[in-house]
Amino acid sequence: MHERAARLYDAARPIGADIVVSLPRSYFDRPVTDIARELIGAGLFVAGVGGRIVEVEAYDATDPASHSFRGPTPRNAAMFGPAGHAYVYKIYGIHFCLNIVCQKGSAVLIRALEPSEGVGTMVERRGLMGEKQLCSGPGKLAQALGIGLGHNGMPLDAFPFEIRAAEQEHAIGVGARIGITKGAETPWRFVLQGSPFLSRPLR
DNA sequence: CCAGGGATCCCCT
DNA sequence: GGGGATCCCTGGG
Repeated sequence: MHERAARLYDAARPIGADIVVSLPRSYFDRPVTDIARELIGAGLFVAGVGGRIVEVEAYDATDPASHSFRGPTPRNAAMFGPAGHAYVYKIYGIHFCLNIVCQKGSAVLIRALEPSEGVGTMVERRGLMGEKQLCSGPGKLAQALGIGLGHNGMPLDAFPFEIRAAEQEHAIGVGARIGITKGAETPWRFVLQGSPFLSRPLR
């Protein structure tokens, strides 16, 4: 487990109690690329449905690819709100994407999960079998977890959300982000090295 | 590869 | 205030 996460857990857990707690929202009020790295291997659950995060991307207000680049608007307001909350937006008219707000104007886009809890529910929502395709992309993941615009701005350390810090050591792959034109060279995509649950291989 | 899908926001009247 | 390019995508060829 990352050192900072471990300290927060210890502070939140009564001595002797074996309770798993969600990372507190204050955890996310730090530089977005640090958090993006630390989120690889972290557990993400919505009403108990979810699994390990295996792919994320970082965005901040200095970044021409970011929704926050040109300042606050009604759509991106959550990115300028408190850290540790959700920024959910609709893309291409059909899909939703889930981001974790970090320092003001920055967020981590959650792009892929390794499903572990509530797989049956995910299969139902996605209308297909095959664990590798349930959450292998931001729109797929949002659909599998039941994420919609109603989740925009919600705190991530309270129901229905739960985020647990990664517990194991693992190799992290770094590369260019996917599907953008501006800022395309910025290496702010982070993946769990070798995971079969990525949206696309690293490049 | 490429069509579908609709909101958003730039930039010009 | 409005036209139109753009968009952090997906699924099916």
